[in-house]
Amino acid sequence: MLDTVGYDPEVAARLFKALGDPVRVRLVALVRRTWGGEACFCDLATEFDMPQSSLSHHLKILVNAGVLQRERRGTWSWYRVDETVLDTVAQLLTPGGPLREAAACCD
Amino acid sequence: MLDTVGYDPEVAARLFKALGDPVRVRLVALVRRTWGGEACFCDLATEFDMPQSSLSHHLKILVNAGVLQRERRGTWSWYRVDETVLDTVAQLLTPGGPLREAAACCD
DNA sequence: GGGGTGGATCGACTTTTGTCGATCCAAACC
DNA sequence: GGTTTGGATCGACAAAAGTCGATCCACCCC
Repeated sequence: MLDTVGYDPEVAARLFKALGDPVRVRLVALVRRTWGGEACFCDLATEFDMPQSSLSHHLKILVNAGVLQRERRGTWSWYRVDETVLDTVAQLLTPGGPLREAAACCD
Repeated sequence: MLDTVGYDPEVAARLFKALGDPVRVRLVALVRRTWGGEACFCDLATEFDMPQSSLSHHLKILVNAGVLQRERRGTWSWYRVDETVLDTVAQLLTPGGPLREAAACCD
């Protein structure tokens, strides 16, 4: 159940900020659409024309924000989307959610 | 109808970035919950412990991103939320939306 | 016209991001 | 053990954002 009171502007802003870069938006979309819902770094790297360190940096930001989860399996790093966190963000913006709440009083 | 193809990571990132600040998250929530769905600068200013110029700066960012609309009525500036833009952001994150699309193939 | 007031804009500064080469680490193989 | 390979981390720099006082502008009232 959505708790319309329990939202922290700081937390919400952190999530939005993590998504506030074109590269990271593409990363989330790519990971989400990969078979099994997870993608390894090596596959993602082929989609971006930027050095490996930059990509790793963006992934770290998404992981720190909780949007992505990283798992090392053997030599490779695999990423998957944390659906619950995206749900949280979506709910913030859903009509009736914290950011879309109806006026306290109305005409 | 949602066009799952017609989303531009640049545009999406711009919207997320605009919301990627605690002050701006609070601003959107405040404006949205005000009587009639609009609030004047003077009222918003009382809610934030920061100089007027800083607040005006944040509002400008939200207006430029299309999240808020500004209207001058007489001496005061009034702000209201552009619901369609928030809907756009929400749809990006809705399961099935561009960022939540199902895998191209699955098990 | 002149003075007040609400608020946008400017300018200088500080802090935070993004970019990218270089380095480091861990697992896999020889 | 040494070498290779996938990626994370570091460090330095450039670009962008946030902060805030000062200024400017538009509207209202006298």
